[in-house]
Amino acid sequence: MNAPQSIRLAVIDTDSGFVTVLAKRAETAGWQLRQAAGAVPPEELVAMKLNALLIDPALLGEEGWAYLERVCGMLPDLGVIVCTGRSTVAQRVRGLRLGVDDWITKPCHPEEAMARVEAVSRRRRRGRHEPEAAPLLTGELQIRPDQFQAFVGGDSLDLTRREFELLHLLADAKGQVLERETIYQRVWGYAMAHGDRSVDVFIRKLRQKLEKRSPNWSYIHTHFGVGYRFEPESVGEVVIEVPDAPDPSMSAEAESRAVHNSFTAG
Amino acid sequence: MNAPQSIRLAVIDTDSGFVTVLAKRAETAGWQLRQAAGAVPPEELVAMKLNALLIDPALLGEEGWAYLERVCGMLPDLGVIVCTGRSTVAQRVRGLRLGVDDWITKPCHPEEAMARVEAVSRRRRRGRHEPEAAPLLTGELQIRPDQFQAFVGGDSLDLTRREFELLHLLADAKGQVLERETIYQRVWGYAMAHGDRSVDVFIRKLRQKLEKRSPNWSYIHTHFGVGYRFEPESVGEVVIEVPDAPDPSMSAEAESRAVHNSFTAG
DNA sequence: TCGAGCTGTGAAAATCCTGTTAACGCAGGG
DNA sequence: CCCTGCGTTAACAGGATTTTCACAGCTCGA
Repeated sequence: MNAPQSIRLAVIDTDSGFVTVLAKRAETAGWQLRQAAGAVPPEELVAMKLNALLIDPALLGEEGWAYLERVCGMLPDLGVIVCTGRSTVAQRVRGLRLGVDDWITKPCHPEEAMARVEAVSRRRRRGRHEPEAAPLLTGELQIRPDQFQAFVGGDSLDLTRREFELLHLLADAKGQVLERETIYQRVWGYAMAHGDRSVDVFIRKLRQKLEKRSPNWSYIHTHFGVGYRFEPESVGEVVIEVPDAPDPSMSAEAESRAVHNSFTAG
Repeated sequence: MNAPQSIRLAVIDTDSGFVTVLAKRAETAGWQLRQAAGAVPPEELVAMKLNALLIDPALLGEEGWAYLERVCGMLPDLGVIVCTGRSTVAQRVRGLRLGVDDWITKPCHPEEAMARVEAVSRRRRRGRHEPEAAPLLTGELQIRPDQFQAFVGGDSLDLTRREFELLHLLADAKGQVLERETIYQRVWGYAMAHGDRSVDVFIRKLRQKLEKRSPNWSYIHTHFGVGYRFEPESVGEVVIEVPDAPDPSMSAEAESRAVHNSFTAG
């Protein structure tokens, strides 16, 4: 039923017998498997673009809990399955509450471990958008997921990949205010570190490129203290009457900035 | 960390001992619980708007597998946890592959069952779009969590984030008096320092903005020595008869202020 | 009726947030 | 090895928002 698409799994364990058998079966099933014998920095896990992580925290000693917490906190979309020896109910509950998705007790049949990894991955994938390649038209924009690019009247905006994904995300949620954390989580794939300004910087780059190809339109609106909202708005008509003497109290920059801060007009 | 929002769970089991204990704990945790002792038509499960289903398929006999398959197929967004007696690896794998999210073996500690239900719900909720985008209508107000903003007839109240959250909190507890400490704790996220007047100040700002867009309505009522209560009340009709000589003892300001202090009328 | 204790207000002071720039580090291509 | 494009960070300035204060108006029990 659910296409058992190739799963990208990382295994952190030193039980060579278990791991070897698992690796063999995983290969047969066409999974992408990565192995490690100790704590892997969350950043590296991010780079692996995993579906799930199977881990025996016992080999991390006291660090185990902290590591699990860190991983689950930074990668909320990663399925985490703990597979370890004897444990108490309290330990299992603690792990599950901490963010772990499933907790299996060794000795454990590899087939069951794989089935649980599948279940967790499936659950995670559920509700996720299919790779929709349908072009999205909004305002003067044409957003084409199949090309990772946006156009205005045939001209490309020359967006980089991140810029495109950010624009796509915002446009897909048209009209809804998205918080920075949400944006970061969905575009970057992991939790935003406190104080990270990447989203703001990319918003600016986007606005710049959008304005270059589509002046007279305002697309991304700031909601102070919250995040951003996508909504194409034509601003061409708002021509302020200044026949001879332009008001020197408002520079062109200030004016364009004022347009962005439309949250008050939300 | 993760707001342990109320979970809606259905339990299909005849093990009265287990179910009773679970029901007690679920109630303590503030969960919505539904119970059944036999197969419930998937349509009814849909109507219950559940987060998860905890089921012992043993009591369905041979029908068990078919039932699980039907439920998992029809409600791909429902978390399904099987909790049953002894089982073989093959059975568990079959269940998990079929769509079940977790499989626990009895006897099982209720706390662990709950933790697993939480884990499944959490994972399921993730990647899903904000379910709390439901606008709240009250009085002339329309409160939209998805926009972090409130409107009256299409016009934004221009609330800042804090103002919005305060209003949202109050409106959600419609009719109930909330103490300052409670309000502060829920909106600010930490305990209120002694002598802090922030809540009062924000209440004033809110009343100001509410009155600006929705005169003739009174929303926030003061309860002296306690806190505030939200309750939309139309006050347009309260036109005091003063044909010729308006009573000079009561200024317009004093009058509008008096409306706020309705605790005596509570 | 009076006074201590609360609450409403308005404004100044302190913080926080976002827009913008520019420097840095990395990785791929020439 | 140098160049170029891209993403990440740090730093600053201008505003917007939140806190803090001081005072005036209200309540309620003595």
